Amino acid sequence: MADENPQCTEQKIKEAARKVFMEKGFDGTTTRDIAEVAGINQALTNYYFRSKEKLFRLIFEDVHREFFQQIYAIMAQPIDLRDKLPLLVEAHFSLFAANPDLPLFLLSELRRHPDLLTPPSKDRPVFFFLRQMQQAIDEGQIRPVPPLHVLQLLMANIQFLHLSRPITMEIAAFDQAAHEEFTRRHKDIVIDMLMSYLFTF
Amino acid sequence: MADENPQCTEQKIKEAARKVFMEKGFDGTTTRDIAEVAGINQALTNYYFRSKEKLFRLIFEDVHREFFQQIYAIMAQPIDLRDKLPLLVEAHFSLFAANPDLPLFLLSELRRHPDLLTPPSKDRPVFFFLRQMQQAIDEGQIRPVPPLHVLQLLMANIQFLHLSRPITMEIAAFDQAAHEEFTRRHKDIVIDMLMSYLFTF
DNA sequence: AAAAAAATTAATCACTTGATTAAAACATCT
DNA sequence: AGATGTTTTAATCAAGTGATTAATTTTTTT
Repeated sequence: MADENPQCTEQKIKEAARKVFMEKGFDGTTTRDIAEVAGINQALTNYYFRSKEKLFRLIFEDVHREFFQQIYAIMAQPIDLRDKLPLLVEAHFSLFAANPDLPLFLLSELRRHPDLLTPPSKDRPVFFFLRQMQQAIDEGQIRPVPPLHVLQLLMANIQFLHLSRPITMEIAAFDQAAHEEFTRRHKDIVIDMLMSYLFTF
Repeated sequence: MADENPQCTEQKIKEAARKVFMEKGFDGTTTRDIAEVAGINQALTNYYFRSKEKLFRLIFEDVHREFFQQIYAIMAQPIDLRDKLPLLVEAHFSLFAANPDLPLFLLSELRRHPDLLTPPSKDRPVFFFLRQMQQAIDEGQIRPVPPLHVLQLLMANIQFLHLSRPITMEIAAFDQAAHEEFTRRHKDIVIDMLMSYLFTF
């Protein structure tokens, strides 16, 4: 039961590092924490990854890619906005259901280390998506809200639910299951609100 | 120019601590950082506040109170929802304009140290606000969206703009001023969307 | 099986951390 | 001025940090 996945050491370290980094952040994590979770000697983190920072950057890029790749895949699809927007919301929610601390991890580490951002954010799918919205506006299909603001509305309503989970659970006295139910219900409300606002005017 | 505010040492430390903690978080901050910003000897942080953790809790409670007090004051007012909701959004936006990293600071530190939450969150104004919304639903004044979900929508659209500022600035190639303009514009859109969705159905 | 290479370990290094201490500087009071 | 208490400082401590090393074990190659 200890090592259910008899993978190679390098992979064990990466998985442990991902877990610990996402939980405690870069500053709150020690290489000894990671070694303990991975069940290996502390020196091995340096043996395989040179330094704590190199390991962190690797993990961060993985997580970052994993996050944006799914979203970008949908953004880039040549389908109608009326279908695409709900798809985007659904995709985010299922992604976050599997990785609840992903948003807070990305946002706080990006703030601490802004240089982590540059390479992946130059990707084009966002801009394709923004252009598609501008076109829909020009054609009178959706309400004339500048695309960047629509993107902001989208992301806010998708991500904040997970960011504020600790507070919501406290205020509403939710347990894990109750919050998951709350999340499912909220997803439909978000879709309903966004679609109503954009397509009915 | 060095010490423009010739206040007492204790206050200088508190202000420096607040600045550094909000910027780097608890784990990323050293007492020497704080001492340097405050322009005092490192030993004084312990002389006045016993320990780094005690100082942090003090700062956190200050910030936390400052945040909720303004919001709660509005939530508790006996005015119509049609006026209250825009008021809440406006208040948040002006609060965050003055303290841009407040939301991320609160959310990330709360996640790392969940015990920071308990005392202040038991406050009643939220529940008063939630009851008021339930009543408005019963009277058919607003769309029947469970109040807790409305609260979530409200907070999401208010706070996320600030949480995602680094990413937005990068994607949109905004400078400081451009993002402030974006923020002002977004505030109106958020009010418009929420009011449309809740009051038109 | 022997030799060579790779992986793993325990021990340790240099440094930073929060915290403490003892002495010095400063202020207050008689 | 002199005594007393408070504030500030430099020096230091023990613990924890990322990283390195040299020895050991394991694996691979010959």
